Amino acid sequence: MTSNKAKITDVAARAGVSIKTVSRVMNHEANVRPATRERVRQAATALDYKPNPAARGLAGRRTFAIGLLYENPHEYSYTQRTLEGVFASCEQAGYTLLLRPCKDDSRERSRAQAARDFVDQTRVDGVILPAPLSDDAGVLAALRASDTPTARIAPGAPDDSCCSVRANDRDGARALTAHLLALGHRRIAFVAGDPRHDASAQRLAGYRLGLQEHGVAPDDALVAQGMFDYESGQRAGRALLTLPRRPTAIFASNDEMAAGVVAAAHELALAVPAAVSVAGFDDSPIASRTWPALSTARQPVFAMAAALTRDLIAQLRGEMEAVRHRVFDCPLVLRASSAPPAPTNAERE
Amino acid sequence: MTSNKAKITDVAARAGVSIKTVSRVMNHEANVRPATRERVRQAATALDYKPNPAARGLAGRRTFAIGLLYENPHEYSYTQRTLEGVFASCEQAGYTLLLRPCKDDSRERSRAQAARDFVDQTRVDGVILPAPLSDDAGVLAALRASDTPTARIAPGAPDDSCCSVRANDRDGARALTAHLLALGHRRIAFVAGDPRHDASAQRLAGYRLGLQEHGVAPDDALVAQGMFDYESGQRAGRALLTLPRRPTAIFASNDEMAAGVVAAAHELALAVPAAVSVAGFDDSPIASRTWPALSTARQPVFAMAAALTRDLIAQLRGEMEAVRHRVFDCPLVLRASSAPPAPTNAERE
DNA sequence: TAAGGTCTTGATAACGCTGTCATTTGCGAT
DNA sequence: ATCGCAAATGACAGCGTTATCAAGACCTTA
Repeated sequence: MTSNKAKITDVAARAGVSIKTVSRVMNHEANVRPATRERVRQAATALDYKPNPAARGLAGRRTFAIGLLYENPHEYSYTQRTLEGVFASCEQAGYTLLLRPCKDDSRERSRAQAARDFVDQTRVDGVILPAPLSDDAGVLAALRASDTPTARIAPGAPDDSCCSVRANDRDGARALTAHLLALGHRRIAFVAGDPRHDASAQRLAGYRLGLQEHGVAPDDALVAQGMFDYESGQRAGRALLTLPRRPTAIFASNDEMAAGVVAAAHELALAVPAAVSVAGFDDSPIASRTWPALSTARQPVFAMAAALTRDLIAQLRGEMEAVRHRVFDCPLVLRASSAPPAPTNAERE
Repeated sequence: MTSNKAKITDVAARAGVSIKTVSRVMNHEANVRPATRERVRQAATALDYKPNPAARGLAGRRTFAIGLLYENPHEYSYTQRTLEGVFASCEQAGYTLLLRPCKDDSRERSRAQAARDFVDQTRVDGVILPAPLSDDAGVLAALRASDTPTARIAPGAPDDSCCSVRANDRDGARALTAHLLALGHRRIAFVAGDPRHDASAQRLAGYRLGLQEHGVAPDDALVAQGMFDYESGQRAGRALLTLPRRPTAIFASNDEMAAGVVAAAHELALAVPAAVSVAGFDDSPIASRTWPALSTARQPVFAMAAALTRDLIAQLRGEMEAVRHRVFDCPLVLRASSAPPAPTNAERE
């Protein structure tokens, strides 16, 4: 479905004016009669006309682009690391990187619309979608409609329309659960993440699998719902730590929430890890900035993003025969937040 | 100094071939005799030829650009917030945003070279430089050499060549110091930031001014050097908290370092704020994720970035008569990490 | 009513590159 | 030498817009 993009001549024909007049209207130049301006506007809208930025840049000697240079900052978030990985591969292949926030905003613009606008405006050769956009049907449809090759990070259902990359969330979560079990924990709570991310389900599955493999019966009272953010982790932590039979360990399915759990423990004057062990997932910057620092599973974000971008570019170049789905392991990173449980009174006697 | 960009015809003439052959070489196409290829390469290098991306895009129907769509993440770093502010203004004005990491890397490429490559490759209309790039003489010179309008965030010495924006770091630091003094602290330590950032000097000056205004003699033993990152804050915290006469409060000049100070206090089993108060600066995400949460001064990063970008675009449009230098205030955000000092033994008796 | 503006509009030439297709060159086989 | 074929190269027409400059339309004013 190659979109038959309207061009300036089409608009001019429809409005019954010369292309120069269309150009004037599109560029908000003065000295166009209001009636003419309006006629052109309507024609442009009717044809869904978007000026071609390359032609504009060539003829007008400007790009309508602003550059933002930045230096490696001290803070290093997930998005940032993704960006660095994508950029590294782009640079190597001589590609430029365009970034675009894509959210439902207050106005009536959906994510799908934002995606459509982006490709129309920039005519990028390809697009990379991190989760949860990688599972947003509207966005995917918009990109498919414009014939834009796409690559997905952590999609729920990889298919043969796009390359993808993901972490082995299930095995990482299973290993982390096994670690807590090996320390001697038996009542291990879990804080689930944003259900829009497929990783949430995978990590929960890994947790359950880990328990099962060690013959520990799962207890749904020990599974709390979070949203991958600090506040939801803190709330879940408060709830779990005030349970009648308190868990001796809490595995939050990302570091951000785990930090919230640690804060909740502090609030309740429960020492970590003496009174309760805490584990996270991702090895994001916050994992080493809480006190105590978090045991977690490292998601190799940079490498994942870089590999996916290489695949996308290979596809753009026609060098890729079939789409590729990569899976990366998440090795454990053990820090101070996990330790053997305190002996119970019964055991002590 | 408008750079007389070489074009494909120049390279073709110098190499004694047709432009098509130059095109083939530049695009790594097959079927070019090695000798010819080499001749073209040398001509291109000699003339510092960089293909015009707009022309390429127009003729070849591709942009050599990759888009990265992302959704508002939970983590929200300084760079991220800057980006959002810049993007908001770009979007409103119909500009596209190009992002580029700019660091000295292992290879022989300086930041200045990276900046030069960026404008050559993308031909952006303007560039925004956050600190410390905004004070990098090499980068500034490279941008000036290519006649690229530039706008600077938090520059040390704003001049009439660029618009700029900065926070009132001095007054923010002074107010935060006054807050600690008002709580009753007298031995207030300070952790300075990366000397490459002008903000570091400003915040230190504000701290000194605050002390002075309250008649407290400054003590250089209470000023530690940090680099704006967590580890340096932690080191400074350890050093300051093991001083013979321990400070009752530590003002770290950004939140990242303040979080390190909190960790150091935890290590030394000193309760915050009971045994020692801690304050940061910026109101970055980590400020509300430490335990206890940090008292700090809020730097309105989004608004600053958005305003600066508006100014830059106005300048690009020729709507700005003179460059503009904006200054934003940093209101205090008081949280749990600061409290009155514990009474000394002397006072208690 | 005509002269002299000013405001609108259009014809056409760039802009710098790639795609198409024809032509030339090189080289092994005859 | 000559032929034939593949490899190498070039001529030239776009690509979709903006810039230039001239021409036409429309007012004012005397």
